[in-house]
Amino acid sequence: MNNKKNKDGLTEKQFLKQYNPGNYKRPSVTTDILIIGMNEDYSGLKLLLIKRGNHPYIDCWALPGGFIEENETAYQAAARELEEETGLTDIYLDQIYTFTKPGRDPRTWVMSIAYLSLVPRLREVKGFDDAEDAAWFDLEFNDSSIELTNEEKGVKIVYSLKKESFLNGAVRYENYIPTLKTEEALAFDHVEILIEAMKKLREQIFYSNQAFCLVDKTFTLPELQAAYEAVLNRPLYKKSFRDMVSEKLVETGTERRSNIKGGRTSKEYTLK
Amino acid sequence: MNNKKNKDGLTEKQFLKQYNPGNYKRPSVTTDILIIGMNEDYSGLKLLLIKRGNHPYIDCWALPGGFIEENETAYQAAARELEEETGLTDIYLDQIYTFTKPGRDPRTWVMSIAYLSLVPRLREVKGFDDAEDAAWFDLEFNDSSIELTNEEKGVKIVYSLKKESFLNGAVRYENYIPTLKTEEALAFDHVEILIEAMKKLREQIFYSNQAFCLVDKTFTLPELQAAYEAVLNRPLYKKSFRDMVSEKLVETGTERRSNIKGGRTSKEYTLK
DNA sequence: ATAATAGTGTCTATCAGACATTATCTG
DNA sequence: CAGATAATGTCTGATAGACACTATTAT
Repeated sequence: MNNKKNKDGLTEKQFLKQYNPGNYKRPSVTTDILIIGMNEDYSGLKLLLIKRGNHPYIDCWALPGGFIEENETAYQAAARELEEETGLTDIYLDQIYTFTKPGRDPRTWVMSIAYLSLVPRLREVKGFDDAEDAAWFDLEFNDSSIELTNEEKGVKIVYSLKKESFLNGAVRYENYIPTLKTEEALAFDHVEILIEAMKKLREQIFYSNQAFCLVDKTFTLPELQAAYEAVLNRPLYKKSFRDMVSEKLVETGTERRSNIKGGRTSKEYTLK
Repeated sequence: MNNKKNKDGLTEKQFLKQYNPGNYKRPSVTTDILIIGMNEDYSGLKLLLIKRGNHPYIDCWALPGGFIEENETAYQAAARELEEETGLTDIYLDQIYTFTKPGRDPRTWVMSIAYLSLVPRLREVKGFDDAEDAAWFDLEFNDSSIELTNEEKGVKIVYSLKKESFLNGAVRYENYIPTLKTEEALAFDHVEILIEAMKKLREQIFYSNQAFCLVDKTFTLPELQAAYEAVLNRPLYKKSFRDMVSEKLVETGTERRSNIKGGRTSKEYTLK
């Protein structure tokens, strides 16, 4: 606190007392959270979606999320949401991007701060207040399409993608433009959030330890490699991969199977 | 639009008509923008700051910024701000991070979406509504301190930095904790925004063309290398640097001096 | 034994780091 | 010419890509 006076002759204390915050129109701000994990046999990624129980986008599948409260950070709101959905705490959770396009929510002016969470293994999803349902969807993301599938519920959501590049100053961006191909769709602009998160994840995976968040605390190298490959959606050479991660690993001493079928057992590791 | 009815028997149209958005408390949302450019002799970076003319943080230097309006995106708000300050349009402008800590603004609940802009060369800064003053500051950012200096105005703002690492799931982050060392300080949490932006810029500079935003449309290789070195705050080997950028360049055919002092003239290039 | 998977060896091309040398300009 | 800067040459060590080979397990 200082005692300088402003043009109206008010100190900071006086100014704050008379300050009227009600002059500007304010947006609602929510967090939307992408909860991503490996599927049962480590052959691909899964995304947690909830089914909306009310307008707008009633009966559509959507990213879990909720309003940020006045006494919490966006991170805390996202962590709360994550725990409500999965029961998990102490999990990788990172801010991706903030979406602000006017009209993205037909109800009112709503901005959304998107978070990405990478969870180790699948868990049962809990019930949820506003949601009719919650379920893991198989996530296939490649250069030409996004496919979200839940066979149990008979739901398939497909967007075709078109790459488009545009300039930001001297920097050229590659962007994916989605076009809906199925009856079912994701609510709001949640496809765009998904695209942005997957782009960022792919850029960072080699320079971070994000892939380690997708496997258990102790893991085998075939499992870890599967996590990298699922994120990148392309195969990696075994030897190069192992050379790359080798200095991040510590052997646990035990061995176990990575695979249900035949073959040798794998050494177990933990992250150094 | 679909005609499904919700639990209360309302269609989407009816629901939206009766929807009352006023139940939640809403934050104000602003954009704060880091405008960064090279200094006169390409020996370092400069940051554009404005001097606050009112409480809170009266007479403190701060990042330019302003409230987002209902009919615009955060990007548009930042671009508007950038043009008001510098007169520049069609400039590199990218969302960095959204700051939401409760209490970061003593007036009321305010979130800030931070943007980074990289501008080619220094320009005169224009006047500004709420600001008493606006000026370019020399920016020195290294592992142990941040220094912002404007010799003309006799202003020096210094923070010492302490590296701290913390875990986010399996991912370890390196964070800088700032401690103020001078009378003068940056307003609000603007040091933290600056730190976040510089961290991101340094991570991305090698995998993007951001450095090209800091030089003119036609540039020499000594100038471009100086831009990389100013961002990274360390020297690069000339040959390796030139090999790295060579495939991004086109010669213009002309030559000119890069330096005020003696020495050979440099070839001019543009970005491919 | 055979199929399947885990793990290692080795060659190559690329590239950043490091340093040396040549080229061109000013005074 | 000397001093300064621009541009290029070359060696080295690290590493990703590519492929081949050995090791271990289930049936």
